[in-house]
Amino acid sequence: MPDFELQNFLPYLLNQAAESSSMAFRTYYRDKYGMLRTEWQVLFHLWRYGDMTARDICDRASLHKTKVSRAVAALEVKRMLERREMPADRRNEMLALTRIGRKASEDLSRAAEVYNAQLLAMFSAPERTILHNCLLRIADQARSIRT
Amino acid sequence: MPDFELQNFLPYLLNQAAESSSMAFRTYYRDKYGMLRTEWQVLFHLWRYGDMTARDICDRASLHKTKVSRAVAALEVKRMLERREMPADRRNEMLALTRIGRKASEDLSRAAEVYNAQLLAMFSAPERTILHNCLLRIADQARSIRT
DNA sequence: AGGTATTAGTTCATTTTGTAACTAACAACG
DNA sequence: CGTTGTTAGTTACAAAATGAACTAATACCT
Repeated sequence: MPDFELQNFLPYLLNQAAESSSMAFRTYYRDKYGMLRTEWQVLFHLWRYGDMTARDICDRASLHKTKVSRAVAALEVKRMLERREMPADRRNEMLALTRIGRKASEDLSRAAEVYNAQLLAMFSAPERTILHNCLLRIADQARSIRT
Repeated sequence: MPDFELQNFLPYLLNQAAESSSMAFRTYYRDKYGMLRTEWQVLFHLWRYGDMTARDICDRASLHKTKVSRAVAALEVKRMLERREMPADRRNEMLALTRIGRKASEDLSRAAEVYNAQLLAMFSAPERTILHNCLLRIADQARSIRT
């Protein structure tokens, strides 16, 4: 009846692109470190932005606290981070990378950067700019649209 | 150490955008019809492109056969589609929407179109073109990049 | 102080997904 | 025919994601 194609439905297209582009890198951190996506994200945050609490990570990465909680637990088992009690407020714990965690972070971040460069090589400079821009806008504005 | 930001990592950004943009519409088909994403995709395919087998849907939507199998079973329970045996080759069954399925498809597709228009309203015409283009390229080329 | 509300974080039950093994029907080739 | 291979689709089991209810510590308010 209408001319509405799935290919034109932005959420669908974004999901396809997201899945497709995540795959190769996911294989990397999964096979090499047995990590899940949230774990890699938490690790990266600590490495890139320094020690912080789980709460901080929730905010910065817009991840739900249960996700972060589980990722932290998993990374602790892998001896990649440790928790430090904060006497000032014993509810929150400062998270800090161990040497092992730092090494893994460095390796993964380097790999991510290389992989990212390969992806971006598909586009011209102006395309890259616009793409980046549009995605940022979608990421933080789409939430406010109602059906 | 480096200036590599998570915001610049394309897979991350794509995931954020995909999740953010999928949310509102997902709520719609979940709350109103108790559907999962794959179910809505299957439904849409049948509605938009006519009766076909599960196999056809797998190919067209690049979905794994188990996902489609489960979605078809769920849609059958909801009385939105029915299976028709093909005497020519009794391995495959033609899937066809019921009246209920057609009504739901129409409603969902209309909602999807409206929602899509709202999303796209964030961008200028040239931005839309480039965004669409880039996403399509990522969706079908990223797979071939190795880490 | 004492009751109520918040906040950080965890746990548990359920849903969803992914993977591999399975059945059933057909094809192809000697 | 009959054995081997292939295709459509399902099922069974493990891995992962989700959400609500929970604990513990602190803040707030009168």
